[in-house]
Amino acid sequence: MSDQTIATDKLRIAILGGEYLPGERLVEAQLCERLGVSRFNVRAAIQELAADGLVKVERNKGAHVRKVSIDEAVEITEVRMVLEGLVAARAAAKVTDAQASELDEIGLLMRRAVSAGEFRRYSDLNSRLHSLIRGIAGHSTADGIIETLRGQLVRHQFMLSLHPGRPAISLPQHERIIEAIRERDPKAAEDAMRAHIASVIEALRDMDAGETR
Amino acid sequence: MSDQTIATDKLRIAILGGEYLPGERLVEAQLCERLGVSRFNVRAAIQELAADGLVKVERNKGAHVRKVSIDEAVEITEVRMVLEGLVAARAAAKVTDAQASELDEIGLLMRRAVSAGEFRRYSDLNSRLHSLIRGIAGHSTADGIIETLRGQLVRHQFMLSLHPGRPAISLPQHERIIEAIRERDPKAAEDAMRAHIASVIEALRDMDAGETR
DNA sequence: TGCGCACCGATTGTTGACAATCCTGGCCGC
DNA sequence: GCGGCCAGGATTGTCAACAATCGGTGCGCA
Repeated sequence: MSDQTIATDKLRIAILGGEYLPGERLVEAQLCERLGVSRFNVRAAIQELAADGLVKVERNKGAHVRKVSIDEAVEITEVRMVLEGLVAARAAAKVTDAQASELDEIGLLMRRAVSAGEFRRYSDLNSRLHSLIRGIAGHSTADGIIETLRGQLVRHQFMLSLHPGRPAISLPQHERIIEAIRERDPKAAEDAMRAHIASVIEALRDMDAGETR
Repeated sequence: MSDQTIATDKLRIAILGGEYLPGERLVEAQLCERLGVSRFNVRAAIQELAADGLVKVERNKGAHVRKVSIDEAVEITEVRMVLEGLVAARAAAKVTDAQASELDEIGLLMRRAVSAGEFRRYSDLNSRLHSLIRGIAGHSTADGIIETLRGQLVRHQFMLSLHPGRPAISLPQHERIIEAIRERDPKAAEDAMRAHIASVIEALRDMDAGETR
């Protein structure tokens, strides 16, 4: 594995992990030490993450961790809404029996996690569910874009997942998605997924209103 | 304007213009001459276009013009379908009176172009219409992705636009989109846009069946 | 005191040379 | 004759030094 890959992965993880805050400047020389690679590789890593929308580079001014406003977060989530809707519809059209029971399994675990009040676990299951649906759909174009967008939202998503009361709202939505896919009803699956993510958007907006008050 | 920007733009135009065919290898040294810039800038340009999905780089093997299969073209267009649907809905929610008449104007010109058999002109108007709708919506996230995807499809889109009989099919679809936006009906606008692009997907598939026969 | 300007350290941009890797074509042994 | 193997050239990957640019700081002048 090349230094470049190492540097890119390390830097991506550091940013996603919150070790660099949004807006924070990324000085190449510092990153060389931090990542243990040459400046050449640091620059390559920055370029790659810029393509992913995680950092923003300004000519002659270096790179910053990209700061996504609430408005942008909403836009990004809107895009995710329609894309995951597409993916859900396609998953409903292609799902196998084995995959269907896998979905059910996750649904069951989610119910348990909510009633046990295990937020963190529920959040993990949430990721697993969405990821499994994307796997079933096998839509690599949509998949790639969704993954990129998810990266840009980690911070907001994270705050949202800790919001008390969210699981109670999203659990039935998830159940409806699972049901629609299991019944191989693409339209219902798309609608359910969009309704779910629309409610995420609402929560994002509310959260913002709460913070800026 | 920096050499890097110049190189990227020139190379992008050359690829989109078909001067480099899909699958063709891009040798850095050759591009230096062709573009009149240093290898450093050539590499930067290649990186940027790789992020746009126009070229694909393989480590130690250089860059090729990305070849998009019919299946990928369909996937990409599916994504465009839901994204442009989102954008159309938002445009319907935000359109001003002035913009509404601009839409109407394009609709009129389209009808004229079709009845006069001016395919090329119709194709241009098509771009203008979609572009205007995106402008009205002002959804920069969706906009950027759509633009990127369009780039990956130029070849297929181009072949499609020359397909005889396409304008007759797509004109009423465009009219319905315009009408829905003018009536400020987001859902109708989204549906109309999706129906339109769904028909493009069908045409793509047919075209493929025709070619590979 | 307040404003503008020139300098300087810090940081990024660029270059040319060199190292690593891959692909081709010809040679050797079987 | 054929398969594998080993140069050698072509191409890409990497580096360290150098150039250009930015931002701040302190000086001079009104």
